[in-house]
Amino acid sequence: MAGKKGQLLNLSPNNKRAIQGENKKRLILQVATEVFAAKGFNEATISQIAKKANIAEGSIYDYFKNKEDLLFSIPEERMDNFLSGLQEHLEGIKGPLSKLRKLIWYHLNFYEKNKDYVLILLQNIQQNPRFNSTRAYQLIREFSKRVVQIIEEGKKEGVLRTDIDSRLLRDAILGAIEHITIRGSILGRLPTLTAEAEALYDVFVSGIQPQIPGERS
Amino acid sequence: MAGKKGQLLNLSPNNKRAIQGENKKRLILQVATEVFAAKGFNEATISQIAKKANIAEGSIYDYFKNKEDLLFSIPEERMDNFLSGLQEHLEGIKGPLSKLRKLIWYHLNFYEKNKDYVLILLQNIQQNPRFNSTRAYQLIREFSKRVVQIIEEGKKEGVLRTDIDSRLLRDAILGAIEHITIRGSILGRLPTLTAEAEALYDVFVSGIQPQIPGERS
Amino acid sequence: MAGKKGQLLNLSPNNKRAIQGENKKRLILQVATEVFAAKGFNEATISQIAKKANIAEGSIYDYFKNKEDLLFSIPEERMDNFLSGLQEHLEGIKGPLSKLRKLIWYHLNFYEKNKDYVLILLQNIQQNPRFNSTRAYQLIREFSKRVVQIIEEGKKEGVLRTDIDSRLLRDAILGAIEHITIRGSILGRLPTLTAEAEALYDVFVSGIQPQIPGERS
Amino acid sequence: MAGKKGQLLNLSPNNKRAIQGENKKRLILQVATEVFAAKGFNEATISQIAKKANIAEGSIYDYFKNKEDLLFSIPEERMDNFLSGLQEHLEGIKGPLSKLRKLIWYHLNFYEKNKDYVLILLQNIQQNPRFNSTRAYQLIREFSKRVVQIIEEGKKEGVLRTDIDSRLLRDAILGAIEHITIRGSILGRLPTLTAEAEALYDVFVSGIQPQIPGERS
DNA sequence: TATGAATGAGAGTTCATTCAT
DNA sequence: AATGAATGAACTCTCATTCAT
Repeated sequence: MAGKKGQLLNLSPNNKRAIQGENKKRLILQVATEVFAAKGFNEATISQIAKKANIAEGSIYDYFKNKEDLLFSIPEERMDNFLSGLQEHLEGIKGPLSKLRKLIWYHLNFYEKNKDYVLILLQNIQQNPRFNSTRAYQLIREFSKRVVQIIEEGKKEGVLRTDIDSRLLRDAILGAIEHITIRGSILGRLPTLTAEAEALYDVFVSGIQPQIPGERS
Repeated sequence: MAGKKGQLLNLSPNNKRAIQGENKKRLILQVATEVFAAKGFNEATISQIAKKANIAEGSIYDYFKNKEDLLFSIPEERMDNFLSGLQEHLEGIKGPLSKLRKLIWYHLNFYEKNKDYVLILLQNIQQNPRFNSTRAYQLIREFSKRVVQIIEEGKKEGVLRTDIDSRLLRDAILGAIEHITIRGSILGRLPTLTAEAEALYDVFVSGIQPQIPGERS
Repeated sequence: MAGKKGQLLNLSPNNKRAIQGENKKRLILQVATEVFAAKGFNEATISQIAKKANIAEGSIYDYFKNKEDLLFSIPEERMDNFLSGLQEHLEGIKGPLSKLRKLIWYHLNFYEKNKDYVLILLQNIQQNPRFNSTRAYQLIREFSKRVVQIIEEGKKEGVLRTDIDSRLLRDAILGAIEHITIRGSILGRLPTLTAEAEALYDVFVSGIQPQIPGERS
Repeated sequence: MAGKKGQLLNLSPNNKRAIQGENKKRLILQVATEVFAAKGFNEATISQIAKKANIAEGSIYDYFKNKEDLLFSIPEERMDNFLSGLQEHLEGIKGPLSKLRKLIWYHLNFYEKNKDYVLILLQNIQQNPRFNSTRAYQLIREFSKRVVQIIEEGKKEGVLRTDIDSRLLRDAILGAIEHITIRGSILGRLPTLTAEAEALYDVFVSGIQPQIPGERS
């Protein structure tokens, strides 16, 4: 979880054969994520990834069908984590607004901790039409639906305006989050991405007009 | 081999060439925009563009240094148009909120009319680090500053909350716009992109909570 | 026709641009034939062919879709020549037996003059299942039918036994020719391939038993 | 991971291994023959063979030096069988013509029963120049000489024409046989390969001209 | 200016072979 | 003897770019 690079822990003398199976696959995915994020999918080469992972080029093809499969495999696990993490965080929270607040915070927080991944997802993966036949894509759609769901709960319970199209609102929220993240990632300034969560939530909930004193809690 | 096409119409020679020069450049840019949008920068080839523009591959290099230069030249004129058009539309409008409303409408409207361009801008250009040394990039930053400016006018005039970070707000608004546009473009459903402008403005201005009756105009 | 290698005759100074279009395609086919014959299709590389033809590897792909297309293009012209040549040689010949004699001679003669091509045809092309969808394959089948035709003419005219299956006979004759050619090519001893034509014809026509004196013409 | 297959049956350990060695080699050869025949030598992969034989890729290299050695090992045993079988069948047969008849029948019969092998022999092995340094190649030459021998016996005994070159005749006969076999194998129609033996023998012995009634036995 | 044939570096990918276990 | 993950050389093919015409 916390560990940065040094995942290679207790290796036997010849470490070439020590990292195996699922671990090696993970290593490749990790390195590929870094390289793709740094150079972009097209500019990155298999040979660079292999070199950085300290393995042979051919080995990558033992775990992934081809370069694109490697790319599309990156979101697989991350999306699982993202969704199950979201589920956990929303558990026990009452009220659609509270859920929304949490969701914004969780989203920004996740992106902050997975900068490389987000960059790849937004810039290399989502725009690829073949991604749509992926399981990861389905998970993203699921998440998207979850947001709409929360919004509609809010409408039903009377804490959200019913005159706003749910999908528009969803797009606005997710778009804002993504834009903030990308700007942060590219420009290198996102020291406190998570810190912006509350502010962003506040913008959406209360609007940008000055509060009329004593009006809302 | 013998018969070319018959592009030579009855223009005085030098006039013709002078016009053709600029025209041809525009033609290339136009076709390149379509091809890049349809296939993505990397998958598109110079040869495809040349064929679609009915010119020789080599001719492209008479007008553009290389493929990337061709890509980066696309926003040049568009951004000029975008900014001057915005200027015009904002002229005579009083009040930062009205300006913001107009800006959101203008932005979505422009994107709606320039789908190909937007796709390229968001997916192929902005993520390229070398784009940052471009004049077009400067224009985008200028626009970005203009948005912040309007926001800060609003704060000064007391029609916008002062407790919201201006850049955060800007990112939220632009992010929402972009997300709505991209979703529309990729998913093919954007029949009334402009129609969403008012709704989006409303979300930001009034927030998503139900209005307390009779409170605001 | 007679010319061996030095087909590059009156070239302008920069010969790189001098061989053009159909000529270059022919050059590549010629060189490819030599290289494929010498090393076999799989062992031969595009780079070897390019080097031997004094062109860039990429140029080969301007004229042929891929390596296999290059291989399958070899029989194209040769088969046309083979068939039209056969047609010419059979013209004016009366009697199926005389035609058969000519055919055997012509076949061996052609193979003798096209050793490289034959080697490739028999060892690399015909065994490739994808060759069957080729025009050249159709030409081969046509030739095959032509042989059967002659045989059946012979039966009708009473100069050939009617109790022999025509296709069996065809296979026997063509098989004999091919085997003689291949043995000659591979073992390097085929100084007088054509010279064997009459003997082979004689074997088939008269059989291998001693002639009873004064029996046939 | 934990559970292997259950190949360990109840054999006394050392017995089992001893038998397995030679058996395994045979298994590999058998499977390799099938795979090479189906896909061709170059298109076939060691991994495919290993998978089909239910062994590890590496195990193949315990029995064969490399892929080519595996290929060249295929004719080894088959040629031994072929030759000793031929010997048996020719035993007791009097007269070169009868021997020739038998030889043609035996050859076609063997090919019919060993289609896969023949395909490989004719299409992948014989054209490989390195095959010539093989023992199997020597066996083939021996067979070839045996045919010439029979032919020359025939000449000596006066039942074969002496004016036909023995090697030419041999090539014609073997070529016919091979062509018939290959056509049959590739085109998928060889229901009665052996049945054609007598007809083929007849073609060679009596020639293709109509018999003059009552002339020969 | 315009052309488009030619270039050639460089990419992804395959697979025979090795060798630690 | 048996394994199969790992290797890495070598291949085919693409395509941005050049330049003689």
